Amino acid sequence: MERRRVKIATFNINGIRPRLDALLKWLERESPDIVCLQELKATDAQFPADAIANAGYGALWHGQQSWNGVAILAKDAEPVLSRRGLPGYEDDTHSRYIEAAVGGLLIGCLYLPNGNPQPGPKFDYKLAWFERFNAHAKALLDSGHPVVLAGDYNVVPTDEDIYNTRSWLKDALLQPESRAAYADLLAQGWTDALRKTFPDERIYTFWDYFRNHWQTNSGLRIDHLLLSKDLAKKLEGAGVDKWVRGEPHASDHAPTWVTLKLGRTRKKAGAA
DNA sequence: ATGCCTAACTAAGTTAGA
Repeated sequence: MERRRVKIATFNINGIRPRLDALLKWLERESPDIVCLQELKATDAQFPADAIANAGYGALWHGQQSWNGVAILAKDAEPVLSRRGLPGYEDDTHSRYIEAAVGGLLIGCLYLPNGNPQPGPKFDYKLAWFERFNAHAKALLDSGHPVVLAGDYNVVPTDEDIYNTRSWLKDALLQPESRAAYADLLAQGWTDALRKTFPDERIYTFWDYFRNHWQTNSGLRIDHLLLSKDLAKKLEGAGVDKWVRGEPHASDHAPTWVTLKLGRTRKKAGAA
């Protein structure tokens, strides 16, 4: 059977308006097929739909004033909306989840709450959001659809996913509760594609703006792509486009991606 | 224990990020 390769990326852009040029440059250079964006920091009306369309991408977005905001982009295709927001969380005022079908895949794009400072109401919100997300992830997995859950999870899964834990021990990203929620999610049967591809390497996706952390490669791995069971078998490669983080006025995150080998054609039921 | 750096909102200073 003929195969097609699909590249799926997640990128916390930290403001789509000040970094639109950086986004377009990255799209042009790396040509991802499907993109999950987080931290748009823009209302729906402020989303640069024309520029993204001119770059050859269809898009769906879920914005809000000043903070949060997520979007799904598809090259030469229009993503088909599955949902905005998590089910049963209609009172959530934050725009943190959008889901769409693209090219036979179901793509969930998430921006999980940061949760700092902890303990406190923001950490409580993070854990509550995580619980609702995991419940939805379980339903997606049980549905049997090919699913990718990509985004900024705001969790450093293990001590192997950070340059040094010393100054982060009290941070919400490393708390046992945050890590347990992520471990529970993986235990449903999802594959963490970056860790699967690089089982023994330090891989980072975020370098904060402080203390020359980029220049000293003092990073964290918090942007994750999770694959449903059938898709995990089709995982071909993964990586981080670190050059984007080195650009002037860059986001503090770098685009993180996987490539999947998918069948071009699906056998019809009853076909030989 | 806090600031470091960056952006939004708005017009100097706070809030949020992670």
